[in-house]
Amino acid sequence: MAKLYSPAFLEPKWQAYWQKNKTYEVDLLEASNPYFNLMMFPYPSAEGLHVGNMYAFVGSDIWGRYMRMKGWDVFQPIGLDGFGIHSENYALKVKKHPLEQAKTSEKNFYRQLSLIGNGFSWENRLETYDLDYYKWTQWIFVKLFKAGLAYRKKASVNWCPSCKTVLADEQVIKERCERCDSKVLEKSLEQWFFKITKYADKLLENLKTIDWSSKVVKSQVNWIGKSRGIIITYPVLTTKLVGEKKVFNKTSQNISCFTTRPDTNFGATFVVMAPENFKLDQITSKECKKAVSNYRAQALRKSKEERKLDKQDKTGVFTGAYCLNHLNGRPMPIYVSDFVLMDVGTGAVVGVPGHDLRDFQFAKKFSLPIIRVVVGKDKDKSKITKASQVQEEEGQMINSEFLNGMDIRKAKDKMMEYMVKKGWAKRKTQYHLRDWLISRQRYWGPPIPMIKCPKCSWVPVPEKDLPIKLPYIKDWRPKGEGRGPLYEAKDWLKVKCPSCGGKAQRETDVSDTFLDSSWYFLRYPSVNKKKVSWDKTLTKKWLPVNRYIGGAEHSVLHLLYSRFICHVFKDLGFLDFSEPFLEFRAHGLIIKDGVKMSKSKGNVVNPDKYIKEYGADSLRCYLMFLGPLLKGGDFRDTGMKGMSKFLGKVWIFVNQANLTDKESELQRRWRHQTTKRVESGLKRLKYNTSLAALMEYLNFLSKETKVSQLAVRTICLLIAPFAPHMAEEIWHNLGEAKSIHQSPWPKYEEKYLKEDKIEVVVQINGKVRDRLELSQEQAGNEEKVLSLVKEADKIKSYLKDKKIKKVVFIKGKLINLVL
RNA sequence: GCCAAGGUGGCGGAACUGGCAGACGCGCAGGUCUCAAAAACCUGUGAGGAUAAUACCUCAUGAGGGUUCAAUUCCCUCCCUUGGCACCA
Repeated sequence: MAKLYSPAFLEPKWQAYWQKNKTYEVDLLEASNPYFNLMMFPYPSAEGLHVGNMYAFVGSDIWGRYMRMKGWDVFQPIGLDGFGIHSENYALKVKKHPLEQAKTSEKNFYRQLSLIGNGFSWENRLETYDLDYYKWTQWIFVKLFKAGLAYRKKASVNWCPSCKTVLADEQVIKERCERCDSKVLEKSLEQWFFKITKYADKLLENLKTIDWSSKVVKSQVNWIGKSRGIIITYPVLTTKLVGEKKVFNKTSQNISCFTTRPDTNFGATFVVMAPENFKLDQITSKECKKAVSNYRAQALRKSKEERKLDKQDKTGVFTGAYCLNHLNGRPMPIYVSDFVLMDVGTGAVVGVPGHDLRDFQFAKKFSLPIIRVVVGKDKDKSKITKASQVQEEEGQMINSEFLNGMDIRKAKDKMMEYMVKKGWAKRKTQYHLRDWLISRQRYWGPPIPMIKCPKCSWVPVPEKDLPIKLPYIKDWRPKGEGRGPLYEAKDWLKVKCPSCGGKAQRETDVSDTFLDSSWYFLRYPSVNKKKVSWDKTLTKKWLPVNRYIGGAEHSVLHLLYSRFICHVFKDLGFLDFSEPFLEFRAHGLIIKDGVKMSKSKGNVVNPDKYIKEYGADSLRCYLMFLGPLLKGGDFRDTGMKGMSKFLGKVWIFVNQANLTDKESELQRRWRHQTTKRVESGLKRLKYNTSLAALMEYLNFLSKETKVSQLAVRTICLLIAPFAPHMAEEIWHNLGEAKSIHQSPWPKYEEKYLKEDKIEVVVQINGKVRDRLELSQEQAGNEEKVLSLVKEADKIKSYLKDKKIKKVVFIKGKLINLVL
């Protein structure tokens, strides 16, 4: 008698079996058919994994299991991104030292990761806080420094007052800290940066060569933000009143403005400088000095955010100076205004109020002239007096001499060429991307391996002295003076300068967490190699990653940084590829009651409870049945039962089936069709459709009195990626000795997919009016079908008194009569 | 404002290349079993009309238009939802 389906009993049993038999371990050196299936390793920053994490891991695992059964040597490692702010903040919250908390979290996360039944290559797991790992994170820093790609600079940076550290631009989400959601402040500090901007163009261009979810590609394109334009240099003019008349005189001063729209330059009527622009001192006239310095002081006191608040209402003051528009000899007044940002372009813009909304608002406020130089679709040639008339997008040039009549795109090229030739401007490509701010004034991360020597300035720690072990300090909490807590480790701090041997001091900041995760996939195959960051042979064999599945929230964080690191190491000769992930798929989010799961909302679903009640297999299948993997879904308790019922049915069916050696044609067709459908769902990451096909197959088989051996075996194999424990159990119950997960995926053949009777749809004017059951042969013959249709009772009445104007015939599918 | 993804029954979703819209599941209703309930199983289930009838007809994939013999699918305009970016010159 068959046993009851009891996941609580059989899931731990098979997990232990897999572990013992190394079912999911690959021989990294010998594997002949390598496939690196990567999923984003979690950061152990909370009580444990939630259902959303599990969704992502299972989604990737199913793909890995399928590929393994297809004959690939699948390498599917896992690890913990345990260094960094997120884990440290959690340690702060639970009031434990991060070193201790890491051990607790590690245990719990690995426990949960085992529970979900993923086929991980556990022997290659890694933790970013492991000394053997961060030794190489530090090594990467040193390499970048030596290559001139790591440098210090004083800049206005993002400061999180709650995390008490600086953040990279990418870690500021809507002006808030990516970790703790606090409002980010601006601070002027000297910090370590990575020169990612040097790679801006390559990072952009290469996006065309990789197969990634389009939304991720798009957000990287936007983030890199390439724009082509020119920097126009305008000579500064001084004025003198001679009687009633203003007389302009050229000075040796210049003002440079970056613009992407030089075509509109005949319409330029003023120039505006950012309050931070140091050139203001040089050009401001005596009479205006006071007003300008007052305005600057006031503007600089405002935060970035406050400046943005006045979007509509532009403020500013006149500097008393003018500059010359070469094109028409027009003197343009120079203003200072806080809508111009110092870190965009040149910190000064040329105002074309007719064709830029911001310029228009400014011109209105200060009653500056507005010239129309573009006529848009609406053919409006009148004077521009309203914001709605400001044409920014498209149109033809007017009032622009040699550009008149041209399309703006053509005019842009022409003008660029002209101005460059005249020596008034230089071509310039601009990027939105900024250098990656890498220092963090925190404890829980790899100490930046740099030494400050009073004589030699900054010297990298010699590679032979790596790693710099993170010292244990009692009071590890962030202090907030713009200096990391490692400053308290006085003994550790003191060091000899590697260059001159004199007294020197270690850097007290640690590196950004995203540096830890920007190369972990390179380490996975080489985890057990102590002497190198990544082993040449293994790397050649396993990288780049074949398929990466993860969250889209890392579009411009982890996914950009990882690309950058690989680009750099390709150039340094340590890698022979620059793109780490050939394929990337962004999975959807699991939401709850229509909103994102988050602790603050209290709607986080813990998988443990469901695993306990229904088993990991049921939860896996339920999550996947919710919808396509790339779409995500809304977690509801109600569906769980249905899935557990289905697995129970499979269990009973396989264990109690009335087996036969022979297979009917009908059963054979179902078997082949189901295999095809399940496989198609897998390939398209629409596991929901694979499961639906399996349900239909089971419904069909359940009604058969005798079932072929092949059918039973097939259903086990097909369900194996989704419900790995149960599949393993029923597989062994069938007398198999080898793990089902190392057994070959069933094949289907096109010739067995065809039905002998085909239903041909009969349409009249495109509407279905009848269906005919025909043989293969008949259904492929237009004349035969037409004659049968004409005789069909249902159709006859439609044909009465009418002529057939046209017949559309699709072989074996459909006939449409147009009357 | 810009960019991206999406909008299909009561709900999650299916329809792969333009060819039967609603597979599969949840929920709901009725039934079988039971003293009863739960579980399990069976049947039905887009809306409306019509019928003795499970025959049949009409309408339906966010809205409107177009291309086509035929549109959830392709094109145009608009609306809404979600996510990303944003005074980027």
